[in-house]
Amino acid sequence: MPELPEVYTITKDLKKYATGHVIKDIWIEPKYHIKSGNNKFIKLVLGKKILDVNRIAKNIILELESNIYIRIHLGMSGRILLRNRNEIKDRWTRCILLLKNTKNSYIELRFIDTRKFGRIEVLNKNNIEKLRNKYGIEPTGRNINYNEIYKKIHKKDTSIKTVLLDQKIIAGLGNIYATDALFLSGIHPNTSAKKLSVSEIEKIILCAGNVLKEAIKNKGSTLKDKAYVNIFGKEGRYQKHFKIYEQRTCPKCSKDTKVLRISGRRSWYCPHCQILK
DNA sequence: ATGTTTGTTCCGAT
DNA sequence: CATCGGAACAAACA
Repeated sequence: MPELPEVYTITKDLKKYATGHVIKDIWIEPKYHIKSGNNKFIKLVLGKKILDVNRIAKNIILELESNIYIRIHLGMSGRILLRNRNEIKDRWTRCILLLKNTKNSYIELRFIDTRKFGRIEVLNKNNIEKLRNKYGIEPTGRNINYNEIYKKIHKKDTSIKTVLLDQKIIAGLGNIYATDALFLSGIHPNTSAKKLSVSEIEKIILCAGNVLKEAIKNKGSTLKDKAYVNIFGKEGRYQKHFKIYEQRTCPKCSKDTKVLRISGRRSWYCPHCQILK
């Protein structure tokens, strides 16, 4: 579920609504395993104030006092919800941080994860630097050096669709936005990465940036399973703007689309507008 | 019962 | 040793 636009939306809202709160209590679902170890997590996090909330690729980073950071990755089915204390417990809640603000009122930050592909852990400043260095460029960023990206991609003996999902090369895209980006650039998802020119790669990354920006404006995508919602439970709207993802007909030429399976992921394309070279 | 799913990491093959 | 592809992770839903 959560790709860059969804994580961006959650991060921005948490920055506004969770910053300044103190973590007064921590509940962890029995038998649930926090990556750092549950006891270590509680020891380092309990009683600390949230100073800021930022994003690294698809990770949400809560910056606490004393150079302590909480990393949350939502995986496929993770959610973060801000709830009042008296609200009924959400199904599949794995961890709750009880937050108190300066006016002494309490809210709960609930980490919910149906499939348990998500991760929550505590990190220090050094870990954060390492995490940052793991990821490639973001397509919405400024001053992208397309020659540098070309050099990396040109060596890859795989499809461009697979490359776009590789966070070490380009950060933030997942299956939905990679699929739509390739459609907008007119490139077949199975195109060998080696065959792409610098200008084609530039085009793909620009299209990816545009798709991500449009998705951010629309607060992400909520699919049929309703897995993604924002921290107040509200759905995104980009699913109403899908270009080719889950579309039966091409929005450019109206011909029937096709679906491939690449790296185990569904990949829609238009056989007329995206010719395999 | 079977096949499907927005992400990432690990392992075996090459 | 580096790279690639697929399995695994886990649980709900159709």
